[in-house]
Amino acid sequence: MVTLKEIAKECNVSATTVSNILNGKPKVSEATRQKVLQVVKKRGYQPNYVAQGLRNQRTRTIAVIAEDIGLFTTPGIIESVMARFEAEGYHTIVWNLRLYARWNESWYNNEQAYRSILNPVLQELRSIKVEGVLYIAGHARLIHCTSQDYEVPMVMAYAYPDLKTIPSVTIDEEQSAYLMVKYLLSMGHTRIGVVGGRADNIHTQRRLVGAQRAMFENGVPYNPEWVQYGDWYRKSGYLVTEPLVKAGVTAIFCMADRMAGGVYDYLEEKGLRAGEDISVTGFDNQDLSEYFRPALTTMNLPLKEIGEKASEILLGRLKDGAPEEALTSAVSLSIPCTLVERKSVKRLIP
Amino acid sequence: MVTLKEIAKECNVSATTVSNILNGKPKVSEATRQKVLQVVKKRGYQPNYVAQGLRNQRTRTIAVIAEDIGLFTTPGIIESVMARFEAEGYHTIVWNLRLYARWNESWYNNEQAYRSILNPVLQELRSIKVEGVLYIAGHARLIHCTSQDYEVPMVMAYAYPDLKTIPSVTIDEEQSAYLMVKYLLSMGHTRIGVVGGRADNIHTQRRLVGAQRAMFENGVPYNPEWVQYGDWYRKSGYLVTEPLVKAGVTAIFCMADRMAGGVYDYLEEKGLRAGEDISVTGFDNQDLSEYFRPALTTMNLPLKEIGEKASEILLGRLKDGAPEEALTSAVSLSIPCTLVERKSVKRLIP
DNA sequence: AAGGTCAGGTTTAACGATAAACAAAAGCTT
DNA sequence: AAGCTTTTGTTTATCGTTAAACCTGACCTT
Repeated sequence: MVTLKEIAKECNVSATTVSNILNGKPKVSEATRQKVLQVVKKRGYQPNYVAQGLRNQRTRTIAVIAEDIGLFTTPGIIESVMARFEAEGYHTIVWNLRLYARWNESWYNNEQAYRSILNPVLQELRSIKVEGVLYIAGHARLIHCTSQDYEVPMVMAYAYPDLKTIPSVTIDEEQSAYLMVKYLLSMGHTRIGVVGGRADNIHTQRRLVGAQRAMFENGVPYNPEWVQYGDWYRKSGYLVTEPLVKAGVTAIFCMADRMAGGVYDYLEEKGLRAGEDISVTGFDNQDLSEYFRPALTTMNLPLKEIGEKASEILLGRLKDGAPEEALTSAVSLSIPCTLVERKSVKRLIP
Repeated sequence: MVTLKEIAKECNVSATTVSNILNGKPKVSEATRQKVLQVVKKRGYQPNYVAQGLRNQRTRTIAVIAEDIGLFTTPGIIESVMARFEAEGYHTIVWNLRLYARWNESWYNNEQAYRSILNPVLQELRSIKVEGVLYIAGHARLIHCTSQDYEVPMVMAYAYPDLKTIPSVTIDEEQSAYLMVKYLLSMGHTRIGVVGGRADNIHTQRRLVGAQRAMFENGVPYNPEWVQYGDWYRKSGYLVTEPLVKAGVTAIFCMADRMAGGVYDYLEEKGLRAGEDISVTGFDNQDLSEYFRPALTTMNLPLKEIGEKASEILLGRLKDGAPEEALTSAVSLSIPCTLVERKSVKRLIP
C-alpha cells in the first residue's frame, strides 16, 4: 500500500508538503501542487485513516448499538442514522447485542444480566475510539445507563433511559394512542376494547393513558373490563379477544399489528367479519398490516424521524462546544405516530 | 484517557513490559505481572485499537456493504455475518449503499452509474484498512466486480458476481422452484400457472428452469401461456392473474410473497377463494406471508445460512495462507430454500 | 575464574500522518 | 543596500503500541 512518504519521495518534496496539499493547507506553489496531485492520482494513494486517527485523535466514527437488529423497528432507524452520519463524513460501526435472540427474558428487568452484556461492548467501543454512541432499544423500558458509563456522547433511540442523564428520542405513545381512539370515536364507536401488551410495560401504560384521555374528552365512559393484556405476539391477540367480544365492544384497538392478527384469527374462527362486525386497529404499521383482509388501519411508527432526530442530537454533542453542559443536560424528544387509514374500521355514523 | 505509558510509569516499569503482560508474552516475573494487572484494573486501562492497528498493521475489522439495508433480505444476512465475525474477534463496519432507495432503476444494468456509487465506498474502505469485505446484494444480477478492484478478500452474498473472480453464496434458485412445483404436483395440481419477476431477471429465469424440470420429470406438459411476468410487487401479481385464471390453472406459483398478495387481491375481487378455488404459493417466506388468509405456503430463504457460509469463506481467505491462490480461484455456493407448508394449497388427490 | 545461559527486564525505532517550529530565497520597502 | 515580509517549503516531534535489539545480574558449567 502506497504511503505519503513514497509519494513525497517520488515528487522530491517532504511528506509534510504532500499532506498539506491533500488537506488544502495554504503555502504551496501551484506547480508543486499539480505535480503532487498528479502522482497521488497515478499511484492511487489513499490516506491511512488508522494513522490519521492516531495522530489527530479523531476517528470520525460513531457506533450504533442495536439491541437486536432483527427487530422490525431497528433497520429503519439504523438506515436513517447511517445516512445522516455518512453525509457528515462519519463512519458507522454497528454492534448487535442480539438481546432478544439470545436470552429472550432473563436479561429483561434484570439489571445485572443486562450489564454483563452491555459492559464488554462499551469497553470495546472505548478501545475502538468511537466518538459517539447511538443506542437503539427494541422495546421501551427504563435503561439504567448513565453517561458516566461511557466517556463519549450517547443518545438513545426508541427507549426510555433514565431521563436525567441521557438524551433520547422516542415515539409519543400517549398522543399516538389518543389519536387512534379519537379516530375510532369519530367513526361512531363508543364501546372500544383495548388489547395492550403486558400490563407492567411502559408502552402499554402510556398508550392506555392516551386512550383514556380520548374517551374522557369525548364523554365516553372508560370501562376497565374492556382492556385486555397480551404479550405483543399474534397468539396473545387471539386468546384475549373472546371476553371483549362477549362484552359487546364494536371496535378493538390493538397495541401491535401482530396482536391484531390474532384478533382477526379469533373473529374468523367465530364467523365474525373484521372491519364489519367488529372493527380492529393495530399499531406499528408493519409491512404485514397491508396484507390483512381487510387491510389493517394502524399507526405508523416514525422510525426515520426517530433516527434523524437522534442523529441530530448526537451530532450536536459531537461538536466540541460545552461538553460539560452537554453531558449533564439531557434532551428528550417524542414524536407522534401518524394514522394509516385502511379498511378495518367500519363507520357507524354518517 | 489512560495510556500504556501512564500505567508503566505508575508501576515503575517500561511500557514494553506492560504491553508484554497484557499480550501474554513470557519473560515477566509473577510479582511484576500482578502489580501491573492491578494498576491496569484500577485505572480502567483499555488498549487503543487505533494505535494497535497502526503498529500491527491489523485492524481486525471487516466491512459489510449492503446494497440496501431496508430490503427484507438484508438484516437477516447481516445478523448472522456479524455474529460469526464477532465470535472470531472481528469488528464489523456496515456500509449502506441505499441503492434501491436512491435511484431505484437508473443504476440497474447501468454499470457506470453503479460504479459511481460503489467506487467511492471501496476507496473509503481502503482508507479504513478493513481486512475483508462482504457484499450483500439485494436482487441477483451479474455484478461486474473483480477482486482486483479491491486489495482485500471479498465475498458476495445473495448475488451472482462474475463467477470466475469473486466467491459468492446464493440460494439455489432452480432447486427451490423445483421443490415448490414438485409439491404442487404431489398435491394433484397439473395445470400450474407461474407468476415470475421480470422476464430478463436471473431469479426469474433460473426458477423457471427449476419449475419446468419438475413438470417435465412428472410428465406434466409445460405451457408457456401459463407463465406471466410481474415486477416482484403486489400490484403486478394482481394484474397478471386474470389470464391465468381464464386459462384454467388450478394453482399459481408466485416467485414472491408480495406478488402472491396481488393474486389474492384478484381472486377476492372475483369472488374466488385462494387455497380453495385456486391454490397459491409464494416465495421468500416474509413475515407477512403468515398473515395471509389462508396463510401462504411459500419457500423460506436461508438468510442465516447464506450469511454463515459467506462468513466462513471470507474468514478462510483472511487467514494469511496462499493469498495468490485465494484471490484467483472463486468458490460459489448455492443453498436450497425450504418449503413452508401452510394453508394456501388445496389437495386435489387423496 | 572465565565463559555461557537465562530470567527479567529496558531502550530504540517504527507504523503513517500531521502540527509546530524553523529555514531559505525572493520580493518589497525606505 | 540593509532590513523586513512573504512565499514556499523542510525538519522534528508526536499520537499509543509493540517488535527487535540490547542490557544486567544471577546462576551454571568445566
